[in-house]
Amino acid sequence: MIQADIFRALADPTRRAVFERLASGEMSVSALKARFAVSQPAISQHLAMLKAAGLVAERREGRFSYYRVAPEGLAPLVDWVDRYRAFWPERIDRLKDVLKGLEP
Amino acid sequence: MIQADIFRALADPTRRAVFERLASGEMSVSALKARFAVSQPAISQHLAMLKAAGLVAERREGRFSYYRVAPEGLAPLVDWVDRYRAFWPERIDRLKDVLKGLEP
DNA sequence: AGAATACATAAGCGGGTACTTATGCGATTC
DNA sequence: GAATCGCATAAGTACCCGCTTATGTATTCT
Repeated sequence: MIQADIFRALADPTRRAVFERLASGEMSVSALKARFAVSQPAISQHLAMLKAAGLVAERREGRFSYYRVAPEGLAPLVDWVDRYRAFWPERIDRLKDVLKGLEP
Repeated sequence: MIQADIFRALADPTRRAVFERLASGEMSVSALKARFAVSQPAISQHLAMLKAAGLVAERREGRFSYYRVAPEGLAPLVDWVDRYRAFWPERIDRLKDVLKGLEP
């Protein structure tokens, strides 16, 4: 919910990968677990942290828990990034082009 | 230099604050130290990590070391954020308006 | 009702992290 | 040249983090 929580939640590679995986669509915990080389509790813990940061939302259905990305949760991060993009737009965008292999 | 390093470098509140402080202009280590309630080695360690992540650059002048933001270092983060902004532009931007107290 | 499933929580462990004080090293000042 | 300054690095410490196994709690199946 706070900016600091968002940065910390996305700092861990596995947790960030979980978030990115959910970006492709809603998924149950067990379905997520099948995609990663960690235990089910580890997945649940990552999801709890992402949820606390406002980055994902949960939907219960019987004994299943379906998680999905909460796009609004990224707004504080988008906002933070935009502050610096506004400062140095040309330099950042130019490097982005380079990273994408584009020639000016 | 790698995306993971950037997220981790910005995850710590103090280190992120150091980066944000440098965004207002180049500054020596001692000048930075005066702004934070931590020791000089702590500042140097944060700067070393930000530098390793490509987020700041250093300029030596005599016994002074001046640090400044390296805007291109933010490109991978900007790129990551843009991927999700492209997914859900309206939802993110709408919340950003709400956060800024704007009415549609 | 009992077994099995889906998930969360508890407890514990090893490694990492952010800080401190102590020390080293080059540059400046006296 | 000796002392001082600006900064980096070393070493140590307390805490945090991500992971594991073990256990608990609903829900579903037979």
